[in-house]
Amino acid sequence: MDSATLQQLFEEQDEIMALPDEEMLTYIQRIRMIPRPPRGKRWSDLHHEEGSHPSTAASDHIPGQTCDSVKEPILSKTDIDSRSSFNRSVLSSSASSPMPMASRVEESPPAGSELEDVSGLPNAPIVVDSPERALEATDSYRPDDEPGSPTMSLQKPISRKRGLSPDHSPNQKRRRSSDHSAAETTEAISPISTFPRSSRTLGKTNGGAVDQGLQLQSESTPQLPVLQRPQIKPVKAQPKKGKKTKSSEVQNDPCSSPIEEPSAIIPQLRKEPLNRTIASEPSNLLLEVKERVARYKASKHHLKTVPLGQRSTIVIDDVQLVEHNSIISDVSDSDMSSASSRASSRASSPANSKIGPKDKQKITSTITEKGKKAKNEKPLAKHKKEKPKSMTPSEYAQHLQSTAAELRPKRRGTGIPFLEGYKIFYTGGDMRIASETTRKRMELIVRHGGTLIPQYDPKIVTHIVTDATVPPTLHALGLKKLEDIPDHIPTVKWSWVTAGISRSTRMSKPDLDEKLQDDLWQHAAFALRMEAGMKTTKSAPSKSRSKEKSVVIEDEDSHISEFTQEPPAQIQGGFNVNLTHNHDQNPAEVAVGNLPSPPSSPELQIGKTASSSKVTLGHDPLAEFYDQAKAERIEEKHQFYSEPESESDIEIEIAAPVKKQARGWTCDSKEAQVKDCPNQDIIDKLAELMELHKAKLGDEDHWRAFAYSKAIRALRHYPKRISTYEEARKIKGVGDKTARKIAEILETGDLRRIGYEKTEDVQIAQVFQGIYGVGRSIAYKWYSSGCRSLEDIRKGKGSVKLSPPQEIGLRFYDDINDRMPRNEARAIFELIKPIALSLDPKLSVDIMGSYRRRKATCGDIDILITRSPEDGRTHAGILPRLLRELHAVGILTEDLALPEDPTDLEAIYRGLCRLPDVPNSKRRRIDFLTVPFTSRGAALIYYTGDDIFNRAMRLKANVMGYSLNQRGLFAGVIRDPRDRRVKMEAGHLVASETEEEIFKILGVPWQEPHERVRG
DNA sequence: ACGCAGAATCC
DNA sequence: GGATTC
DNA sequence: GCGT
Ligand SMILES: O=c1ccn([C@H]2C[C@H](O)[C@@H](COP(=O)(O)OP(=O)(O)OP(=O)(O)O)O2)c(=O)[nH]1
Ligand SMILES: [Mg+2]
Repeated sequence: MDSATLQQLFEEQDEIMALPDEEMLTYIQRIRMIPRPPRGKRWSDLHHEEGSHPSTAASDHIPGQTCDSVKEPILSKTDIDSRSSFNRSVLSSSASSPMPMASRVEESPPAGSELEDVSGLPNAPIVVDSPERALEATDSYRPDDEPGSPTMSLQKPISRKRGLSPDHSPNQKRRRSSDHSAAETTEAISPISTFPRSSRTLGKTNGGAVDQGLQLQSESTPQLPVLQRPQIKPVKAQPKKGKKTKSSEVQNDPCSSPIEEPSAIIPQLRKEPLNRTIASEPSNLLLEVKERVARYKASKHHLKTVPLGQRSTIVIDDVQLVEHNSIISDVSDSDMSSASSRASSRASSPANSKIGPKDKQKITSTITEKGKKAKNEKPLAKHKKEKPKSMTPSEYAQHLQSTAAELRPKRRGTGIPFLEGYKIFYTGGDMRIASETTRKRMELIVRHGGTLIPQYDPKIVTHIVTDATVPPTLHALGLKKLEDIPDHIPTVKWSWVTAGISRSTRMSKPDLDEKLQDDLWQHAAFALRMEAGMKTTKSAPSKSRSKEKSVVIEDEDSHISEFTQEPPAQIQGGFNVNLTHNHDQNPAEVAVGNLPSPPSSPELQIGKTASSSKVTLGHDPLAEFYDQAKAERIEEKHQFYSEPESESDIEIEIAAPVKKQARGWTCDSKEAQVKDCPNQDIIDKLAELMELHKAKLGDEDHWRAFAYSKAIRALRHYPKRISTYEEARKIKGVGDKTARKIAEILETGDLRRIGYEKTEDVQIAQVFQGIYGVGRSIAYKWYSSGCRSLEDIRKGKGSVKLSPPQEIGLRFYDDINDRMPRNEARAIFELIKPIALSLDPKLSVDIMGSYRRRKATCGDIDILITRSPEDGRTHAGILPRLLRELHAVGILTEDLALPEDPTDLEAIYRGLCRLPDVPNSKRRRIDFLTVPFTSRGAALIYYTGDDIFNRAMRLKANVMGYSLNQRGLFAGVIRDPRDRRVKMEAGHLVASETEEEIFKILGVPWQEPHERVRG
């Protein structure tokens, strides 16, 4: 490419820069000459959603136009023009944007060096801050110094080498027509490009009629009077079908919204960043970006600019950069120093649990402090009706049997499959829906080698295990009377199994079999069945034991007793309307205990101190209460710790000495960092157990882990060494079970339950779950497919299939499970921000997440983008453009998830990135979130976290009758009692523009980002 | 006996 | 609509 | 698993 060509490109570039976003896209597309088949699920989806939209006036666009343009590898000038005009007309025009671009810089950069940049990206396009620092950072904490990085030690295949070397090209399944070097890094394998999106769609509505679909889409595009467009997304009215409505932020300016014709652009947008074929001139964009950024910076900072491509050409005042274009006021954070470069030490990755055939290390320890952040429990959001819950015992038995493989690992640490050969029919008396107890027991049976028979059949079943009384048992068996049970089938109580389990760890199979036989009579379920099975095998131990049901205490025996202690079962699946707190249009009317009343219940102001420096908006009577409670708690820290439990605010004043830490909301009081916890050993054990539960499938385990996390959090702040069960029991979040465990740890220094839960399958599942995109379900699926190591998965053992994101997750397993020093996050962000601003100087670009909370290490980089619509323009469609540019300069390397509708003001992106100019820099996770300007406050809260804080705040909002999400605080939201996921009433917005107002309304004392740490 | 945050994207 | 992630 |  000669300089003349470059020159031309630059000129065009300048022109382009003044174009509306849509046109810019076309431009970019042309530049990249990417032939994109117009396919993609989105289309059809959009088609539907838009199509169903009422106000579809649409239309004066040229049918097929977009489609063509999409298909065309290269658009002709006319295409562009027509398209532009088309867009404009439909878009009610968008005053083009005269970016404050500096005058055109004509100097053509040294093509040569630039190209080099492209291939290897040796030079930093921009030198921000001191790259050295970033480098140091990256290097220092790199591979070795991580005690916990053993991650992959045993899984060679995926060792870090692979993820690191920029030139490895092992599993290049991902296309990438273009070749090596240049394309290599730049191109960023974008698995997504091959995503099923296309196929999905194809298979769908669109079938082959892509064009048609497209057209329809276009035609049906909502021509909403801009002014009525909701600024804030109503939040998918319905999770399922309901599609979200666009949140065009048009209010302020009808003319600027570039979104009028979403359908027309979406296809390209969608794929845009995912080019699969960067093909020709990968350097173009790179050059453009650099150039543009340079100009932007120059214009912004009046800095001199040297030819790009040379070493550090541009020096930026990063501080300024950060402080500008930020919607955050407190940008000063500075505590960078603490971000020692060797921070990333303990990644919390599940990988910490090596499953060495031999030494199974504990995965727990990692939870201690920092490492924990990244994966706090991830409660599957909605699980109301999880599979098991809605299954009948029979169905569950069947389910278990079909997945027996995963439950019955060949080599399990505990015991032997003593039930091998036993064909068991189990009933707990719950016939409609399998209770947790039933499910757990069934699982145990299978786990220990037993075969569960879903339907009673005397010809198959060898043993009947029941804990129910006669009637339900008979019902389950489908019999009329006990006598109908053949004599050769022993009918025993569950305790027979648990007895066997406890013995299985210390006896051989033969001995056990005998013992089990002996046990039969002892555990006979019913007097009448006492002799069953005796004769056949053993000479009846004599019926001497008269007939009284064997009073076997099934609970107390064995460490797994917990299971047996659960109440029998919950049946019914009816819909009991949850009357608890009525959702009223006015949250204020919800009377909830001593809640910080919602906006309109001033009467609650009673018992609180007059203090309160902060005047709460409407009232928020209890703000002070919380402040006080907080203070109180802090104080009592010195004195004694006390307990929770409710009490009205009034009491607080009265019952002064009693530090009933007013069962405050987790989000209300800052938690001091606890360095040396006197109960650390206990915490470690519980945390280990929690991790195990977290990795297992099934909701019970999930919520159990959730409960442990709360108990652990409480323990962490408990000031003194716990010495008794009673003492533990008093701590909030610590119930009977946990207290008993604590007692056990206290006495024996160990927790047997851990050994019991820590089976090979769980440990392996933990490793698998370290792969991005792999959760417990898939992990177990793979386990049952025979996979035991990451290598197995990579090889596709058991014909396991990886989704594109998972493939990336596997490839960069170590990198992704590592945390970067805050320094590095900053370095990357500072490379990104200028590029974003070069696209639109008015953007607000902020780094959120753990970085904003000033954490020393960051699991990923979270970037929030928004833009004030005051000048009539919005940031709609900016994300795809930014992504493309970041890909071009080698910052973004892989995509994991793309925005559903890139033209929306609200968009989400997930991918991997790296410092392009640092050799062998690690891949880092990066997320982008764009939001309508008006929801910035709520978005800030959300994206700043931490996750526990968010959940706590949302829970509080909920109890107060509100609903809080990333778009705002709403009142009047009503959810379907039968499935909380479904909203029956969208509710109305109460606040969303500033963090402060939301805190205030919810009565949550203001807390700086770094104070919002709960995890 | 029931909730435990709420939503986006992938498949 | 489930699974996964933020 | 815990709290209500
Ligand atoms: O389940 C979640 C996970 C995250 N978030 C919010 C809070 C969090 O701060 C932000 C960014 O998520 P991320 O996973 O990046 O967490 P982080 O707080 O930034 O920690 P890390 O350093 O691991 O990235 O999104 C939630 O609300 N719920
Ligand atoms: Mg983060």
